Amino acid sequence: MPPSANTLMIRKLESIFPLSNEERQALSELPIQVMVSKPDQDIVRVGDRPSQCCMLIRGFTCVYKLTAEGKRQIVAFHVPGDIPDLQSLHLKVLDNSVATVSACTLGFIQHEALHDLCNRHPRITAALWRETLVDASIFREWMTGIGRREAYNRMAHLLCELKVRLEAVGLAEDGTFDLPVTQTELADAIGASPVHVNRVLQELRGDGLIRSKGTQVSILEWEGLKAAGDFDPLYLHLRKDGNA
Amino acid sequence: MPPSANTLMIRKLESIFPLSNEERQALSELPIQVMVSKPDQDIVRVGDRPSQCCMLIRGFTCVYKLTAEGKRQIVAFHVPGDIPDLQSLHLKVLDNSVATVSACTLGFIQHEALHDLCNRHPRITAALWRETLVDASIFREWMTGIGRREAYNRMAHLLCELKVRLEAVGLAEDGTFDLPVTQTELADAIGASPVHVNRVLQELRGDGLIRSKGTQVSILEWEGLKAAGDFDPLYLHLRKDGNA
DNA sequence: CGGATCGTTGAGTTGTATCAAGACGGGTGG
DNA sequence: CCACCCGTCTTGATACAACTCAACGATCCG
Repeated sequence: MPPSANTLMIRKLESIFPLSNEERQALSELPIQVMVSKPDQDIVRVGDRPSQCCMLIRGFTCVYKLTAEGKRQIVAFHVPGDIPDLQSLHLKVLDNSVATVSACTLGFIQHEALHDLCNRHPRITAALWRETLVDASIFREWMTGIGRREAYNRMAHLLCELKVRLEAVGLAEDGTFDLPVTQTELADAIGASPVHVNRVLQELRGDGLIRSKGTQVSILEWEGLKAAGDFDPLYLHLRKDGNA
Repeated sequence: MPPSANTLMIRKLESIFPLSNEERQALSELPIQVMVSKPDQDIVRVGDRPSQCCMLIRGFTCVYKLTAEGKRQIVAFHVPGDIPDLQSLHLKVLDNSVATVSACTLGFIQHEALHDLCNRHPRITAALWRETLVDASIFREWMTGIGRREAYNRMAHLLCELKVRLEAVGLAEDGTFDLPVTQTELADAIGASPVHVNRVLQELRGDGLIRSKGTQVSILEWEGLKAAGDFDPLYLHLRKDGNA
């Protein structure tokens, strides 16, 4: 039985911020409207002025931007518990689009309800602020990879990150997780061409670092993949790592 | 006569968020310790746990990350009024380093004083949160450029961004501003080699888009440079653009 | 007037893109 | 239950953006 939307949100916030019972209670009473969505659907688009935030409950979503030439850059993937457009709480006009990658379950929360919650619980404000800061930290790390690492290493890094983030919400075990993401989407995320992603994945498999069967990915050599990806989880700012 | 540190902070926050008289008053009383720094000095480093934030008052600073191979990616430049490590207010361990690019004047503000200010003025919390969200938005835009635009266009984009941001704090006029940044640093920012940056700058000059003399840069054809850089200022979320 | 830093230029190399075509595989309809 | 089809994955060949290396020129400064 999957956790409720509210439980998921609490669990996610607690992975980066300690909550009191009172705060957990307040969060559990937050009204969340649950919907399901097909793959490859825009949830919000550049220029939108949403009056609600969207929490991912099941599946994968991404944030992307398009260039004038029509090229797409995926700047973030989300795992269940993430709030892809939390920024819209304070930036009225969206500067990016959010789309489903796989089939998804989504939970919508009115801005008004969140503002109200923040006013009554300043520490929840801090927790949400912190969540947006972790997002920003991930942007910095991805930018460093795209600018200064080669495609092979970026791919390794992305797999490391997904493994750790999915583990944090209980969706990866023994280095195995479901990744319903096409190679074209991976390419848009690491700033490479789909063809090159294909070759890089073959290299990673050939080097014995990963294995994949359908959408299932297994990390065979965690230390090796971390080394290949130059991966240090510090930037994820997870509580369990003690770098709150 | 340059503005005081507090005045600068107020002016900067107001460029993205409206403040009341009372809030301006509170900000003007914030204790800020002013210091000067030479170029190329680290202000804070990866792994630090600072107890204060640093506001840039005069000069240029940058945020950078290093890869295992020793390559550097600059993920952000700052202009006076920016607070490069505002994130440290909620992320205890820094995941990046901040360094001066030119000679700088810096203002240090204790976390305690900021937390106190935020507790007394929830709207200042919102303003500062918003500031970190704009930073994140700039990261997304840079990532899109590095991943999906060519070096020529990235360079044009960076110059557009700096022009707009410097204008917002009164440091650019008629498309002319001081840019005390070496080509090597520009290269680290757009994810290119110094040699290539040199060539791309020559191209921009040859195309009649910019001119430079020493550290002074002049934009000769604003519309042309915007087009070359695929630049849309929406992502800077400036109030004057009406996309608060 | 050295000496250091930064900018410029040329030549050769490489990572990665693009193009094109074929193989696979999971759904759908006959 | 098979045949087909569409999206995805895979492979090979070619092209190009950008890197590296190396040297030289320009500036600034003590």
